[in-house]
Amino acid sequence: MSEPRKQRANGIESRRRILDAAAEIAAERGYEGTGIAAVSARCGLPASSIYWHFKDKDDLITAVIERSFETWLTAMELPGEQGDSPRERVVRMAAAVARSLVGTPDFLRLGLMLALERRPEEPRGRTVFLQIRSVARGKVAEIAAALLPELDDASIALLATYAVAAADGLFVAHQTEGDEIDLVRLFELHAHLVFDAAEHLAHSRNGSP
Amino acid sequence: MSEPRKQRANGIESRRRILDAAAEIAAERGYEGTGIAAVSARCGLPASSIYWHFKDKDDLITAVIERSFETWLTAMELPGEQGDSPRERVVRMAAAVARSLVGTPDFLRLGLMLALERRPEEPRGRTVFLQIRSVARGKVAEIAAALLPELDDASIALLATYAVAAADGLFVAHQTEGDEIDLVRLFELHAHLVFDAAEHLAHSRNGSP
DNA sequence: TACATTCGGGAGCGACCACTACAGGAACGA
DNA sequence: TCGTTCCTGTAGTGGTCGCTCCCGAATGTA
Repeated sequence: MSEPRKQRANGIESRRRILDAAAEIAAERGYEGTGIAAVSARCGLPASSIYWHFKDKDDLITAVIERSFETWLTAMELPGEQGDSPRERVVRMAAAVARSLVGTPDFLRLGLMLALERRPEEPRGRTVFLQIRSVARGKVAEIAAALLPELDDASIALLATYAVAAADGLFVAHQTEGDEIDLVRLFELHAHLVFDAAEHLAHSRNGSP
Repeated sequence: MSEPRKQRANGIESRRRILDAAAEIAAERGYEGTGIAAVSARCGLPASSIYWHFKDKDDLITAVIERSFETWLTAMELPGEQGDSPRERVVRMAAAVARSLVGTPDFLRLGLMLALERRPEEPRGRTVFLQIRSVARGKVAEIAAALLPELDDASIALLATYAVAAADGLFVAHQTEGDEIDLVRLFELHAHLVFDAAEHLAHSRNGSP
């Protein structure tokens, strides 16, 4: 009663191994391409163990998305708010995000693959990713509003949408084209461009670019 | 002998119907999600007809990619080179590309889905898409070099990479988020930002942003 | 000891997968 | 009237899919 349900050591370890294997395969092949047999072979556990830990394939993929997101979040260390200019702060944040994406790309990789698919019965992992993504866009909008307080809401929303969408595109290019693309440099350039646009929008009063 | 091999009317028509059905399904579900049975059901022709027209599934998907690209190219009408300023010309080109992508998104949709996947034996359609894409980036670089002749090659390459990658991201956002995202407006904003960056790079001599 | 819970292991379920063998109808040229 | 080519329709093939059943060993609790 008083004990907080002592965990079986092998249990959580096995769950981690399953998630590791599934994350690798799913980030390579997408939803349909992730076979239970392949996950089982890579993690060394039989299919029945996978189905003991997870209700079905959809549940497994959803867990992969959620854990990949947490892994990515903890790996990403946003810079402290030293007394730089707002522009330098934004650029350093962009660089930090880029570095974390290079190191732990699984979350965004799998998420974008799921996001692009449109099957009749949508996987739960897709909706989870889209929710996380919209939260992230809200954060970007908050930062933009804090740094450029004279911007109206419509401009903020437009800038935030552009900022995260274009960042996704840069990430996709880095994933497909290979490592000769310097993602950190592209993200820094991206941050500069968005900041320029924000200043431009802030100085001219109407919303058109 | 003299006759150029008279085509059977039903043949090319069936091939078109198969490609139409496969394009719809592939743009929704990706490579693995595109089942021959599903294509057969949607186009009303038996699987054996599909395999008469196409060697295997990989051949079918490749044909879908190639035809979708041609369809998109013909649907995209680039504006004439009236006496506008270079900036206005670039913005109008971006808007035209955005409009064509809204109308015929299948090519880029399926292409990006294939591009994100990394299976051991890579589908031919993926390499075809990546080739087309690199050609497109070369075209963008040409235009940039023509409009801003004082830019060095490294800056041109960086700008072209950023321009097409970010455009892909905007397209993905439009596809996932739905039609409440104004892709044409985002592309116009994108064109302005890239043009600003190009002018900035052209005026300062060193390559750092 | 007695019993319940937690997992790993193997075997196998029906459904679906990409793909094929084969027969035959329709349109040609001879 | 043949034979040939083009294409469709039927009826499968072996293999893989997601998923389940059942057993047993290990680890609890009483």
